[in-house]
Amino acid sequence: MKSTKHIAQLTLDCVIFGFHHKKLKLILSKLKLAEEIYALPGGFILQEEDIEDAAKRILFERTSIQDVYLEEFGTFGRVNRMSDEEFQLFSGLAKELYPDVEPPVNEENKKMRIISIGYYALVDFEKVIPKKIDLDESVGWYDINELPKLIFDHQEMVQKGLKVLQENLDKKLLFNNLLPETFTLKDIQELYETVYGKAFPANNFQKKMLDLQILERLDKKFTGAKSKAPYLYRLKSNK
Amino acid sequence: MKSTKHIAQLTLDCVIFGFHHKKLKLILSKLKLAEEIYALPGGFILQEEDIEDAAKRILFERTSIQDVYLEEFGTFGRVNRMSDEEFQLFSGLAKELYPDVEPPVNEENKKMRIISIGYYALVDFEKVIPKKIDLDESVGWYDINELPKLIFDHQEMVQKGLKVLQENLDKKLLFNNLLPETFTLKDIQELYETVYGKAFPANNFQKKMLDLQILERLDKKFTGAKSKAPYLYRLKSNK
DNA sequence: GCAAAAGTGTTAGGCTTACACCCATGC
DNA sequence: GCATGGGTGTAAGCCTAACACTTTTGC
Repeated sequence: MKSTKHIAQLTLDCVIFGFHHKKLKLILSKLKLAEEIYALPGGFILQEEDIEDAAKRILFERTSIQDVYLEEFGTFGRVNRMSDEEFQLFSGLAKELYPDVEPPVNEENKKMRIISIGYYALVDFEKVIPKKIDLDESVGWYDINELPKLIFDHQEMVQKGLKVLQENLDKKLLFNNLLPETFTLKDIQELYETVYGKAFPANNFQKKMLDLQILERLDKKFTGAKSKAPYLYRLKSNK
Repeated sequence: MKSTKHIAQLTLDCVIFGFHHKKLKLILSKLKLAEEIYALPGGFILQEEDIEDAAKRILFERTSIQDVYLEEFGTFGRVNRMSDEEFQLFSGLAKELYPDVEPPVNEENKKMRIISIGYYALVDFEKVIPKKIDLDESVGWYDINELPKLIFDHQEMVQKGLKVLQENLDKKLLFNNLLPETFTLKDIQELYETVYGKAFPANNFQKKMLDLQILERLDKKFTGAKSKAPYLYRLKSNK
């Protein structure tokens, strides 16, 4: 077989999470297609790059940022994850972008078989301005609870990604990845309440966070609100 | 691209766990190669089969059993997961078994790039007699703490599989998958002690298990030991 | 001073851990 | 009866949950 630039039947899609105004957001690309259909930022993997590097590259293409929390959450490889219609729509676009890639087409149903590896990324919403690539008509942030129509099984991927985020946010203490450099305890609390979909009593939540000994107290944050100013915190560096 | 029977650059490897005599075991295949080298049961994925079905098939090939607990634990796709030497050794064997598969070979280092999806399976050690396929010189159970030399990054896959098992055994209550139909509380305890590598006080462990309300008490197990006979249990069916 | 929100302190309850004890079994 | 391991009961301690209260801020 001749050596191709990309791996023919393997793609990688990123669920890029951001947190803004008490809402969980993710980056979607509106594809350059006749129909209005959206997709997770993704792409084929290069023959010469590690999977993890492919995730970093794909993330960088759409966000221009690096050094981000990234984690794999599963592979998605159902034979019928791509409908006939979607194949028709998508294959033209894929050929344009990846002329070297010619995934085998099933003789019976004329469908491509592509397996996708799912990664999720946690980014600081404020720092990221979604960026278009050739594939995209537009790219932007979307509320996870108000997603437009997604291609293939990307809806499933979002659900699985969210599930894994829920499992890991507290266990691995990932909150700082979704917040700015400095934040209040209330910010963390609201992030938790959004991700877990329930309220946390403020006093106990604060105690729990402070008892972890991973936060460094900084100056107070004066917002002009007619109430006590909360302290700002950042993650202790010696970790 | 012509349609091939298997996906060219994607394999699936299974870490098949069994529990026997207080030891955690897994099935390895001794490959038909000049060098003595072992591998996880695995293989290429068919174009026409779902990933999950591929895992079931590969598991069935080596164990002749079905309806087994199976779960994905990650993808393994470093560019250099296959050494030059391993490529030389393995490619002949692969060509024989999978004549349709011709993974692209890198022009510089002449290496194949293959990504593997890792699944782990939990089986009843007593019910499984490992079975050879063409690829194997032999297949058998090996103590996870005394593994022979494994090919590629299979050692890493075993470690990751074990890590995920440790995370899930208690959380998802998977113990029954590694034990016979009926078992004593002591059996569960010993399984936990093996997987987690530490002792659990018997009385508290029993209480915890019984409080879960998922076990059905059966008759006592008379072994001839000169001590009180323990009760046998099985998982409640209404679950 | 007052309302709003931040932050602290104290107590209650539940779950896990530790210790003590009783029970069945075979010799 | 006695040693052995199974099984049960009870108390201590820790972590979380719930409630009360104080502090700071802008008007």
